[in-house]
Amino acid sequence: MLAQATSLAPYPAATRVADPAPTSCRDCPMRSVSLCGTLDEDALGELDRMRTARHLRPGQPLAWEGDDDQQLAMVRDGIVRLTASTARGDEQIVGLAFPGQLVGRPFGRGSAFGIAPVGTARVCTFPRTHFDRLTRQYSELSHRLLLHALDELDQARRWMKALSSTRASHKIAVFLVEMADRIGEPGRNPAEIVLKMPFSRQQIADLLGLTIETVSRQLSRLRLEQVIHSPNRNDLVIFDMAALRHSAED
Amino acid sequence: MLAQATSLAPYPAATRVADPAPTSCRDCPMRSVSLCGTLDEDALGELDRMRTARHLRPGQPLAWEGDDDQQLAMVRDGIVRLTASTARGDEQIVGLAFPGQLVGRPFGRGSAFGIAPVGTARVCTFPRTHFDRLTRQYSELSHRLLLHALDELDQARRWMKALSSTRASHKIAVFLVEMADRIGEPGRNPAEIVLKMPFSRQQIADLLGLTIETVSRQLSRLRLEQVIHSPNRNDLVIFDMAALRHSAED
DNA sequence: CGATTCCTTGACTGACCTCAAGTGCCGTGG
DNA sequence: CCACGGCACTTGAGGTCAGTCAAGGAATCG
Repeated sequence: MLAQATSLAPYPAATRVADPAPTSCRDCPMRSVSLCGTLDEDALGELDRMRTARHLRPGQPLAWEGDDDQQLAMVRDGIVRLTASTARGDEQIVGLAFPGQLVGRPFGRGSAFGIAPVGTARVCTFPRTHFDRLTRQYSELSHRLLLHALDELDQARRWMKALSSTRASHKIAVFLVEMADRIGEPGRNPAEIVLKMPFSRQQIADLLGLTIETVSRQLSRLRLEQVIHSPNRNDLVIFDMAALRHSAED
Repeated sequence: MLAQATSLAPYPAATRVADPAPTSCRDCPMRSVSLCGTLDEDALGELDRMRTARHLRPGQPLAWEGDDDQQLAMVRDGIVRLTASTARGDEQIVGLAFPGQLVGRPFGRGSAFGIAPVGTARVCTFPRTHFDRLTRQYSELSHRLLLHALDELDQARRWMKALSSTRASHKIAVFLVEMADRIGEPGRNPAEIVLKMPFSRQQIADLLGLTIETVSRQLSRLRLEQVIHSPNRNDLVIFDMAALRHSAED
């Protein structure tokens, strides 16, 4: 089972550093973790021809909610968020896509959700209809896509469980544990976990269904309790992973 | 696009009445709305041979969280819920399956969620490994399964948006609107919508991430405001659908 | 007609939201 | 070099709303 795209295992570090800007899908570092893993030369060539590499700057959306310009995007570097906006104007993040994951809605009509990077991101986009055709043509791609969708479904349901919690401390703990598993690196003291936080406070709030103030207060509390340390906005050190995991349990 | 299994359109009324207990998949009333819609005779025959019809009584689980007895189930009548239990012992419902929908995890290891009926339900079960094999064999089935998974993903994300709301009144409104769209029938006054509520208060609470008391209070409030009427536990009449939809907007 | 289960209602507490002010960081420009 | 402004984040005070605990009512079944 290769295509555990949404498992909690960290992605290869190479996928998070400077973009080698591959000239073809064949050389893409995503290939081993993603949909295209076992595609043959023909399919890979077709994929290549319909591909557009894009560099998304912070806040620059790839698609709007209800957009008809239908594109699929393979995340190559960074994190991409799926958002649903509420009538009050604030946004709820309903999904995240990490390197190797596909965002967008194959075989759909319009995109039900907005797609934008968290920070900056690099993606390869494919016209939806072309990708759909390719999927119907190569059953292996179709199967990979199915596994990917099922994994995302599991992930979404795990998030639902976390969101349903009423306590902010629990949500924050779940979030930090997930981030540590995704993009954390061991620090000098191997018990510590260091991570570059790609999310703003507002984005964390949107993700967890909290206000920015509550997020800030919870992080301050964890800082006070020596569970985490944050020298600045972007860097976060987790001292007491066990305590976090415990809070995240329930 | 036939297999819009999770669209909000109501299902054919026939799927909700007394079970004709079909003797073969060929005669199954689900066939037109479900995965097996366009399968050929061979595939249908194979499906038939691995099929077990089951009648689930209230609370009788089809699978436990972490269960290794892997089955897939096609819902024929009633509603089936997917639950994740928290360390505190209460359950969060992370998904619902209506007639025509498949529950369980194809190509997975263990079931990550508990599966049980809401009230009573009739399902057809299939051994997972056999179903997997059939899926790999018939690309049309695989494709249908993919569409089904993508629809469920959209549904899960819409639920996440609703769950993220902090206000109980909003959650209840979203829930009632969803129920009305799913299983509601026009009443004597066509503006009214009548429905048989399959969920207990506890189940509504589990679904929305609320307590049973809050659910009860919110329904009492709506009753007081003449938005709904509930002569008893099981019957619900929605007088003011517009007000509900408005509350559900945000 | 109990007994059980499910639902409703009440009083209270506490957590999170709201509104508002304050702090630190960073780039710009004097 | 410092002054300034903008921005994101932090902190504070107060109110609201959902959770908790507890009691009472209604339906269902023997």
